[in-house]
Amino acid sequence: METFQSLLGRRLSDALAKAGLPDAGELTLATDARFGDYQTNAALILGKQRGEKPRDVAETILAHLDVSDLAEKPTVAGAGFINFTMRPEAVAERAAEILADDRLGVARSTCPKKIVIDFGSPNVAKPMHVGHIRSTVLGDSLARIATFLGHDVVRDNHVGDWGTQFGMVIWGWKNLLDRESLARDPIAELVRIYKETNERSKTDPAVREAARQELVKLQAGDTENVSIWKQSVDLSMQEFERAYQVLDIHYDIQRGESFYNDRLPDVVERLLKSGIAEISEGAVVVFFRDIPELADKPAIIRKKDGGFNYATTDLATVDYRANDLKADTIWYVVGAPQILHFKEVFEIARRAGYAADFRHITFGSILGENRKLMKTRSGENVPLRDLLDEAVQRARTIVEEKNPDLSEADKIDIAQKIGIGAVKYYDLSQYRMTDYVFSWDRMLSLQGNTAPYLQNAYVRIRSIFRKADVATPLWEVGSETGHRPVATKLILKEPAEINLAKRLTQFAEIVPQVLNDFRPNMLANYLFELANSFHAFYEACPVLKSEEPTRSSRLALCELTGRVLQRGLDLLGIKVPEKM
RNA sequence: GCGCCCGUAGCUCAACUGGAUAGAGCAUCUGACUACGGAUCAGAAGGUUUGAAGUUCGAAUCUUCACGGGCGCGCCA
Repeated sequence: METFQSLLGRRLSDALAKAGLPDAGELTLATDARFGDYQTNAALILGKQRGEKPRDVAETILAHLDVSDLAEKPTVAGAGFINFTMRPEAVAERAAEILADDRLGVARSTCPKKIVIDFGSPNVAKPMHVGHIRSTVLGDSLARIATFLGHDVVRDNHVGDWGTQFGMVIWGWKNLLDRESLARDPIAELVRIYKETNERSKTDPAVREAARQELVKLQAGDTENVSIWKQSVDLSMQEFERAYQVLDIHYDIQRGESFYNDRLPDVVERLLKSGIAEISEGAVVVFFRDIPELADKPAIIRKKDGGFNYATTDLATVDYRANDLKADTIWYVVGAPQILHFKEVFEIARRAGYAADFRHITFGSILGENRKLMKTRSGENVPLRDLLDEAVQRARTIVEEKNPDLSEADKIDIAQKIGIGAVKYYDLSQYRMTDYVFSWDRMLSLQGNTAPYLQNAYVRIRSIFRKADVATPLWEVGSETGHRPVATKLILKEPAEINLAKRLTQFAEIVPQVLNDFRPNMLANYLFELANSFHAFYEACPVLKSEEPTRSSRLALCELTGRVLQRGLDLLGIKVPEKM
């Protein structure tokens, strides 16, 4: 099974060879429906290379090109584009193939890789907040897509569970802790004592020094301090777990910074020995004298007091992922402010001989309505927990209003799927580099490119099947999706159904593209267009009321649309309800 | 001062490696309800892609310079 894009691409290559021309240009989805379904700019490129008129080259290519089994006669248009419009019969055949395929036509990667994805990375004793949404949701989606494409993915939560903040946490624990509050809401109490200690240390040098001493004792393995540290880590992790459960996020491993603690001295020793690092002003430092933009920005890997910092930890992490986990490639889904840091870490790793492919996948910020970084009224980060609660709450209100007769259990389930889906989709449907303005009204809107709109398309489909005559010979009741086709032959006549079927065949072309530049928003845009095509089909083409064999054919289209929507949303980490 | 990212319709956002007349949604205006869920669909209007110059068959996309916004620049992560 092969996508149209791939099939046509090969036919084009054959034609170029027959015409005695080199392979050139590319064959892509048409930029506009009025140009057909696919287009190639091969003639433009070749025309330029050979100093001939592109349109003449296009005619030469057409003379050697045979796609009559797939498409209408290709046409030359514009400056020399060759346009292809798929024949409805070919589309019907391809759609039927996809319907019979669990992977919906999506091919596995021809070169599967071991990929470690570092995303989320909350800090212990600090609450997860809006700032964690993008990394978590984006990383999770990329992991889902890479897994689906056949890569061997390790999802790693690089928890910030070690570092100078623990001096404060421990001092606060010993001097400020309220046991009752800790039992009631552990993370809130941890945050309280951390913040208060931090405040005090700013004004009171004695507190500052005491906290530093607690840190030294922790690092020296002091029993009491290690115990307090461990308790705070456990309590925080439990809190994170709750958020991950709500968000449906799963990690394969959670190697916090503390995991690498023992390995730090070695990292520095090796880099010193190999001459990559040197001593400067009492610290161990790596210079990048040959890279202009980094020439005056050395990386410190051991402070002059002998302590290590996060560059050291990240280098130990590189070693673990490359050597222990055998990663071919490592994706860091971490905010843009750390670009410089990772550039340096990757460069040091490269010099040290690590061959893995390192990628820093950055993203923009989430802004409030005032176009500044999203904060609460008092200027704090918005806690993730509050935000997710509100999402579900708001979804519940909408469900209550639109469909009050649903059972309580259904309402809870639906509000969860819509609310969380809306937050995730709003994030993923936008290009990751741009900052975006957070808006409840927009993300929960039933219209436009939103999760509820897509979920509604799915619900409409499910509704059709609830009403469909299950005894129809072409269908049987399946366990998972309710109804599965046992035999199908699609008949595509109406423009709306041809258009929908074409859209369905494109799923397999879009999904792999997402990983080119880590852009799940391309998949989101596709799903939106698919839902749109489905709604148009739904308006124009009666399904249950139509005569056989059209009825079965349209049911098959519905089934396939439902499955693509469900799978596509699943790749974004979003669930679909049966009703809403 | 140096570096990175961003600037697209009134608003919120698309446009994969440079492709054809820059697309959606909201808001505005017109239509379609005996509805397989109207939580929808069909249509209109809305643009000097911040500005200027350059590269070429062709630029929102690449280069340079401005302007505007955000974020980084040895011992916090």
